This record gives sequence, C-alpha cells and structure tokens, in this order.
Amino acid sequence: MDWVTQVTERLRATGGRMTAQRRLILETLAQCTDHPTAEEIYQRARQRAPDLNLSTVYRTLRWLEELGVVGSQRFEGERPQDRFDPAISANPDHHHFRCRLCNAIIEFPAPLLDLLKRDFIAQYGGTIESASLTFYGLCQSCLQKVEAYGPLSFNPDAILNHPR
Amino acid sequence: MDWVTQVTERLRATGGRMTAQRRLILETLAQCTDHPTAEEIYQRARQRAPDLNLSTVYRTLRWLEELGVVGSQRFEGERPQDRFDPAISANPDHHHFRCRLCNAIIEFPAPLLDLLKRDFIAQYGGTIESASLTFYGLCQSCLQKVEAYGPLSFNPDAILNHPR
DNA sequence: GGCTTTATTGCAAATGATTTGCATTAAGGA
DNA sequence: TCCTTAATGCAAATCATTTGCAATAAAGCC
Ligand SMILES: [Mn+2]
Ligand SMILES: [Mn+2]
Ligand SMILES: [Zn+2]
Ligand SMILES: [Zn+2]
Repeated sequence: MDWVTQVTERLRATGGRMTAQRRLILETLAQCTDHPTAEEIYQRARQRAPDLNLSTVYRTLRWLEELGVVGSQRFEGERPQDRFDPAISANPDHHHFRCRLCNAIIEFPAPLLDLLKRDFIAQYGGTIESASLTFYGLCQSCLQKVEAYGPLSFNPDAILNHPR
Repeated sequence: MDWVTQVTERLRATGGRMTAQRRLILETLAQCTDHPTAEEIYQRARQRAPDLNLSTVYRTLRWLEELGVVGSQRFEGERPQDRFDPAISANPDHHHFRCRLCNAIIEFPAPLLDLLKRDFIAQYGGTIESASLTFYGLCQSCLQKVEAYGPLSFNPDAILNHPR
C-alpha cells in the first residue's frame, strides 16, 4: 500500500473526507525530495489543477502536521516561512544540515543525540519529548568551490530566493 | 568593565552612536535572565522611558544581533515570534530546553555535540559553522505535577500567552 | 440513482510580527 | 557652538499565514 493510500486511511479514520485537492497535495508531497514551502507546494500542485487555492494547501498541510504525516520547520538566514517535510513519516528521527551558500538541505540520522538527552535529564530532570537539531555551514561541493576560487562576496541564490 | 560599556565600545568602533534609547535597551537586556520577545523588552524598557518606540527596539536588537551580542531564535508551539538571548555573548555555546507546560527555558551546554558534528563531517564532508539544538518536553517540576495529579487537559499559560 | 448531512473549498479580508520611508531630532567630532 | 549624518518616532507597508462565510461536494443512507 502506497503512502497516499495510507494517509487516506488515517484521514478517513478520523472522520475526514478525501477530496481531489487533498489527493493532489498528497501526491505532490509524495514526489518531494526537498523541504518545500507552502507556496512551492502550491505552485507544483497547481500545474495539475490550476484552480487549487493556497488556503487549501495550508489547511491540508496543517492537518497533515497534526496527523504526524509531515513536519514543519524554519531555517535561519531566510525569510520567516515554514518548510514542510514529507520525509518525516518514513524517517521520523532525521535531522538537518543546511548549506549557507547553495541552500541545500542534507538529512542525517543522529543516534548519538540520545547521549545528549541522557546527559540533560541526568542533570536537570524532566522528560524530553522531541528534539530539533540543525547544522548550518558549507556543504562539500560549496566548500570545494570556496577553497578553489576563494570566498564569494555574495550568494546569488540567496538573492534570488529572498528578494527583500 | 561591565557588559553595557563593552557593547558601547564595540558600537563606537563601527561608527555607531550611543543614544539614551540604546543605553536603556542594553540595560534592560543586561537584567534579563530569560528569553524575551521584542515586545517584552519594549514593555520592560518603557517603564523607564515611556516614549520609547517599538521600532527602535527592533532596530537595536537587530543591530546587536549583527554584532553577535544577542542571539535570536523561535521556539515551536508558540506563535511565530523571535525571542532574544542576551546570554549568548557571555556563553556562546549553550543550547535550550523548553517545557511544554510552563514554557520555562533551561539553558545547557552540550560538549558532546562535537561528536555529532564530527560524525556528520566524516559522512558528508563540508564544514559546520553553527548548530542549533532545542529539546522540548516537561521540566522537572511539571513532570512531578503531572505524575502527582495526572495529565492536564490544557495549559493555562499557553492560553494566556497565545490568545488566538 | 437521488437525498441529506456537514466537512471542505474558494475567495476575500483579517492577522500580527516585523520592517521601512520619511521628516525630525540629537550624537559627537571639529 | 556648529555641522554632519546617524538614529528616532510615527505611520504605513510587508508578507506569510489564518479565518469568516457562502457555495460546493464527499459519503453514508434510502
Ligand atoms: Mn527532513
Ligand atoms: Mn539562551
Ligand atoms: Zn552548498
Ligand atoms: Zn515546566
């Protein structure tokens, strides 16, 4: 059974209805290998159904978030917008590295994080229910470019993506 | 030399001017033991100078952020607003635990994070310039209350703080 | 298939934290 | 004290996200 069908069942189980819009958004999410914003998901989905509405995209994403099917988070150094993470359902315990230059996001597991959690609990008590870890830096290929050509004075991608 | 004076010197070094408003905001920050929002800093500072403007608070905070004197970050589960961190200048490498019930924030060091960074670099290459780690859960006292009285059905503080 | 209920949509307007333009004020060096 | 220009106050703009509401359409039932 594929991902869209699985989500559909969870949806029905809570009294929800499967609509063309939701199916489209789910299929769009299923094809993502990145961490798109609501607007990006909207644009991709709209190619198949031009009268889809951005509000519907937001409502669907928030509802998927409640179900634990997608994650959402913000990254530093870009304008304050949520990025959504369909990979969270298949791989709940991954974390993120974000390249300051090319904006690539690398997902990685962090089993050693349990050590840090234990350390914290040992010292301060309480319980940890979730953890968010993000690394910022230069990815391998950007690092090589910087080493080869010297530091760039600005980031063309950042300007393209964050016009303000 | 105290913190305010130190910051003043850095400020002057970059061609900036020390104003009454900036001094007030700096002194307000110096007294913080928490992670206030811009609005909270504004309210605290305004008690001493009622005609202070919120824009000035924002501009001063952003400028301090550039200088590396304060940090800013957002926490999950509250409305999307920046919280500012004066402790970052004295203690650059601390991370945060946030209690889901009482909203308390505990700062903690995480020397073991270096292991995780090394792991990542060994696997994916590149460099890590900064890392953000946040734990979410129940603090010691909230955990005890929950264990003693059973789980709360809602969080009064959350309602007070996030009226939407 | 039709009928009914009500969850969901599209649209436009609202929200709210943060930023910005601009005229006015005031640091701080000469 | 005067001059330059950085900084302020104020109001308006931004912009991602949410929300109210009338219209639409799932899906359960006959
Ligand atoms: Mn991810
Ligand atoms: Mn802190
Ligand atoms: Zn890169
Ligand atoms: Zn607590």
